[in-house]
Amino acid sequence: MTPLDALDARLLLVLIDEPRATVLALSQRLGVARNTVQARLARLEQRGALTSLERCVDPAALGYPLTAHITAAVTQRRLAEVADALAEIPEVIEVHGISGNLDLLIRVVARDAEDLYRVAGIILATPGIERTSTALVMRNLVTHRLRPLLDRANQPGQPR
Amino acid sequence: MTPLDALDARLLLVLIDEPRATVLALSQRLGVARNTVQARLARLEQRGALTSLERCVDPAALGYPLTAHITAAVTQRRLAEVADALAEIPEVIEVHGISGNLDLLIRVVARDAEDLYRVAGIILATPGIERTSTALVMRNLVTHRLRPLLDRANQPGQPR
DNA sequence: TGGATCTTGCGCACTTTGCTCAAGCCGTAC
DNA sequence: GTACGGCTTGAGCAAAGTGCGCAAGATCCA
Repeated sequence: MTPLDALDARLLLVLIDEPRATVLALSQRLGVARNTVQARLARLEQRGALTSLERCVDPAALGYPLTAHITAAVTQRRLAEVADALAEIPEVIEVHGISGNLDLLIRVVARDAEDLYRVAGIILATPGIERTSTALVMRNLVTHRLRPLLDRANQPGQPR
Repeated sequence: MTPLDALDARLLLVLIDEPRATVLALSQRLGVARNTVQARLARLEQRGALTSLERCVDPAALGYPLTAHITAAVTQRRLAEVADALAEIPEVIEVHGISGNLDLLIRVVARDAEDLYRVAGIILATPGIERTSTALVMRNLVTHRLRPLLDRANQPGQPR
């Protein structure tokens, strides 16, 4: 799979700025033909550069203003089982298997402190989960962003 | 701010399923008038339920297939300064201030192991950062999802 | 009973889309 | 040199969708 080129990166940047922009508007903004933008968009989509819109939904708007990261150790051989169990919990929005011995990083959201406590309890009670450690997100210092990387993909110089 | 109602949730669900769907198609899918969908969409956007498209871009497609979570302790009173410094690093895509004494959770992406090592080095060298601990994401057990919560927002019963 | 809010169906001008086609550009391989 | 594939471009056209306004119900609440 060919990596993104500069035009792809520019396209994404403009798209991020104006998500509602029409293909026509994008092409004018980028200074390329409409057909080109259409082809690029199709290619981006087909190669999966744009994942589900699900990521854009703000949990806070759904009534879940609290986010927490729970790290957990799981007993050997039960990883798949645990992963399935976690997937059943709606408040669990992301689970990563991380380096370290069978460790999980679980991201959860909650309605309030009490709700979080409840969810954490469910997770800890899950068979196969050993210990957990909960870290509540107090503040967003840098909100999820990829713009700097996209900007860099535009620049001709410094490949690193 | 009024929370999302069932129709909003259904709208989001359909939208997630077919991001490219036109307003007309959405209205038919939901069984409501086109004007209603248009109004709802405008309201959702205006209330910020849909955040930047930036979150949908897959770092892997940009050439950064590796993700890692770095937890760091910062020295007192230098939190703002550290946050600014981290924001300058393109590979840093998210920073959370978490509970625990001045702890940060930093999410970074990298081109490869060596690149990650470099980035981790930069972060550790940042003035104000005390200790760091890097956890490489080996596997995605549950990819970011909000569907279960949206589904629940549809259901009449069980408020919890 | 009255008002605020939301939904609905309708209409219309205008824009955008989806698709096709031929032509041009460019780097690579032969 | 020359042929090839891949990408871009401009043009065109029918069909579809958008943006917007408006008046007529629905609810809901006080």
